[in-house]
Amino acid sequence: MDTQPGLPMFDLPLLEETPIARADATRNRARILAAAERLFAARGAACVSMDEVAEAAGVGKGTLFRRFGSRAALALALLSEHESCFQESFIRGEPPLGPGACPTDRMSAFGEARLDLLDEHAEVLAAAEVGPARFSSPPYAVHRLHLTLLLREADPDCDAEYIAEVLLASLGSDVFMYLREGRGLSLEQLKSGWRQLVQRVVPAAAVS
Amino acid sequence: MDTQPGLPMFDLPLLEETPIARADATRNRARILAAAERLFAARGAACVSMDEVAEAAGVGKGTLFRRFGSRAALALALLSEHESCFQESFIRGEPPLGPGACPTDRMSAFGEARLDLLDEHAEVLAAAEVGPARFSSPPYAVHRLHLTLLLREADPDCDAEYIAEVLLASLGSDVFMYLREGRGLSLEQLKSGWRQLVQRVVPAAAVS
DNA sequence: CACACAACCGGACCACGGTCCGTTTAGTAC
DNA sequence: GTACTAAACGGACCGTGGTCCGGTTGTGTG
Repeated sequence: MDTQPGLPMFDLPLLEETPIARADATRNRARILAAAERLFAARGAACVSMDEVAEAAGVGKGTLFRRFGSRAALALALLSEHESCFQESFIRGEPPLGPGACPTDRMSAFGEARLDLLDEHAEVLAAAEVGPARFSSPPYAVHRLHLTLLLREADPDCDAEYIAEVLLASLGSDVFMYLREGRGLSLEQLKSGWRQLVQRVVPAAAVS
Repeated sequence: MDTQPGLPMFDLPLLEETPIARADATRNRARILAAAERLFAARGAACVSMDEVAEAAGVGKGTLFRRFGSRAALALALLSEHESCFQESFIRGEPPLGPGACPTDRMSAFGEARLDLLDEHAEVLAAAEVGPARFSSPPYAVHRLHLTLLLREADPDCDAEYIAEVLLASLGSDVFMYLREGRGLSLEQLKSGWRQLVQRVVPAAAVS
């Protein structure tokens, strides 16, 4: 379902699955997601093996990996609802996150919202953003495009592509967990740091 | 030659090994390092397993892991010479990398030097900086402290701790490999992006 | 030189993520 | 209902990083 006609859009490609035909396939998919969610919530994503997920779902290991391809992809699927919601907010939502506010404010709001997401799902996100696959995930591409456009709008002279990547790197789940747990920073401190960073990277912001 | 009088002076703890007593231990350590270096250079670090390293070194797997603890630590040890040299350069070397230049220029030079290091040893660095251990390695601590001091010197009002972490995240091996191979950026483009980033993060730079 | 003990050695072993392939089954056409 | 096929199933299997522990060996002491 399209949300709004007329908007150009990057119709969030997000994570479309191949159209599943057979009934047992969809059923098993649902079982796996349910089992994974339960186990991850109960014991922490890092302490749950794929074998356990398969067994809890009453499904063979082969089935699990055929449906999701990898542990990271399973975690990504688990987060798809939250991620969709996040994307909806900064693409078509209310200001300052959505359109209407000035680019700088939107970037600040973007980071704060992402930090909230991290705060709530840090473990699952960490499982999803492991390895180089992190940079080729659909959510990453959407976030990158979003930041790039905002940066270009805020300051046409800046190297928007590069700066977008740098900013996103600082919002990665690995950095987040390290700063929270390793350095003992609070969520508020991170948000404050992010706001300051945005203010400094996009100077002045003399934008209509 | 300390960088500046009165500064506490972080005598680069770098990577000190436990004082090795027995002869066979040091001999095996050397064998392992030599074998690893050879194999990594020949086939790429990512395509060499620890079993192979052990066999090539003529040593049991247990010995390999007792000496180095993990694959990441082995990679780190392999890089220790280059890393020492790098640290020497920005702590006691010539300007603009070493003391004498203004903080902004030193930060620019720091990133460029780190990018050169990445360009030359990307694969081994990627093996060393895997997982959360990346943030607890001695080199990371030194780099962080260095950037924090420079930032504080350049602008006492900024959140130096946080910004240092963000800047370092953008110089991680994962981000580097992604930007080079995934996005096709050249080394020069990365250096240029870094310089611009530094200029923007530390505004004006009205420093004595 | 003999002794004793701590340190070291090596390879069997483990858990994990991921793959393979022979078997089963849902859907369809008659 | 029967027959057929493509798709899905599941668990044995693999390579990997990392651990364990019984046996060995270098080294300080008498």
